[in-house]
Amino acid sequence: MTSAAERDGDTGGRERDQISLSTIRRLSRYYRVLETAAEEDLTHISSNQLAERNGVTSAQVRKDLSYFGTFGKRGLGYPVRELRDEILHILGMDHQWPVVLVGAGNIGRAMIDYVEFRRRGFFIVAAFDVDPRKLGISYKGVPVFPMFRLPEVMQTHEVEIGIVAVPALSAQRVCNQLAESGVKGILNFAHTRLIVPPGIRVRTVDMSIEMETLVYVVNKNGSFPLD
Amino acid sequence: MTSAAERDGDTGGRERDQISLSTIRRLSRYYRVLETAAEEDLTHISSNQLAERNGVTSAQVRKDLSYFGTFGKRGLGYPVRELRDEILHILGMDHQWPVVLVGAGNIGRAMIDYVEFRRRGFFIVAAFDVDPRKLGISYKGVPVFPMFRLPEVMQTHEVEIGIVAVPALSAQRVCNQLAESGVKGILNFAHTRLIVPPGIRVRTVDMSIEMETLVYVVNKNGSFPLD
DNA sequence: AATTGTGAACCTCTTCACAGCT
DNA sequence: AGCTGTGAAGAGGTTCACAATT
Repeated sequence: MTSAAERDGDTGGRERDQISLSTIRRLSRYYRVLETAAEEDLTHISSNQLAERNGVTSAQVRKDLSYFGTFGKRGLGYPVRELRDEILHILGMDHQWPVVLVGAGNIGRAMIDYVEFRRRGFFIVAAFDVDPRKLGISYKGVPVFPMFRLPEVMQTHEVEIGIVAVPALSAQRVCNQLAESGVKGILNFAHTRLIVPPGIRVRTVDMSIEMETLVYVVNKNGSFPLD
Repeated sequence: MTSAAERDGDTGGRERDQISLSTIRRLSRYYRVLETAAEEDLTHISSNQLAERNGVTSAQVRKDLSYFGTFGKRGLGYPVRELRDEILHILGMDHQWPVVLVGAGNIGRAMIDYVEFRRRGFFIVAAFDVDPRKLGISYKGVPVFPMFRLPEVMQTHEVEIGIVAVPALSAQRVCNQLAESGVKGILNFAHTRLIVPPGIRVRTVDMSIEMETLVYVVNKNGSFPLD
């Protein structure tokens, strides 16, 4: 367990004590703009352009990037392709990530269909479900297995990431099974807070909460930024 | 247009200048705990209990609630049912919200299937799609209409909230159509930043970003809280 | 004795502003 | 002249700690 004491060195960059979640999320968005810019054969891009297309300030862009190194040229801006690849590396998206999906319902299938996902280097090696009617058949090339095969499949494909797309009541059980099979990160769509052993990271996407915050701002004219 | 100048009065509470997005999201979570507590016939609950079940501090809970009024009794805690209803009111969830859904693909159908959604007072009055094969038939009681009927249906049902569950390339167009039909808030599942006229609020749920942040923390042992 | 409500301290993230390169 | 990189200032959100209340 290489604990969080890898401050400097590694990427050759001056990685800061603690990068914020917001910075990482923005990096992910900068990447998209850079992807487009690269397709348009733009060679350089300024923090300003990057900022405008993301609804943030240019200082924010420069600060975010500065946590990881110095990629720009003063007077010129940032080299598009280079920065794009750099961000890819920072995010850890410079290689493929095998993923298991638990729950072959609508959300599960939506994840399988999600082209952007595959394009980003995630590939779902298998789905798992308890519903016998879903087993055996494969959806868009993704086989659907019974739960008991989870540990085996995860080991074989060296899977570290799992998606939980089951009803709230089964979510914790599934989460435990993933944990036992050595998962490191879970994307949780269930309407529940998952309890996990230390070392495993969970990101919950809860559509009710998103809708409720939306309703709040619509209703009360709340004026904070939602994105 | 009742602008954001309704600081005090209204709920009889001392509504603060600006409530943060985080506070609203937490409120939404407190509500869930209170719902459960009410089912268990608990009459009072302390900020501590509320905090523990949400992974926050008790001071945070008290501060969050204090923005909207004083609901607790010192030495006793908060009255469960009363606080539950109060939060429901604050969030604007004390009545039903008709919603239109654009895109009857997997994510769209997942939203229709999402029981928690209906239970919270959102009901999808209709779905819209461009695929002729999907039109006419209804999914779980939700009719699927062609796009041109959007304005009419939104007017009839006085819909203020729309869900965008179409591919990235169509998202902005759909968003414009929603805007023209008088939408106030949009929940966007497309992998794009939507540009909207002022006054319309957009909440984007981008699964790629969620996965990428997850990968970052898994990969780099990032240690910030993900939830 | 227990627990709230809240000003003040603290911490974290964002923006400013400008020196330093190209 | 243009634009980055960054220390310092500013804003915003969280936690502390304690008086007030039941």
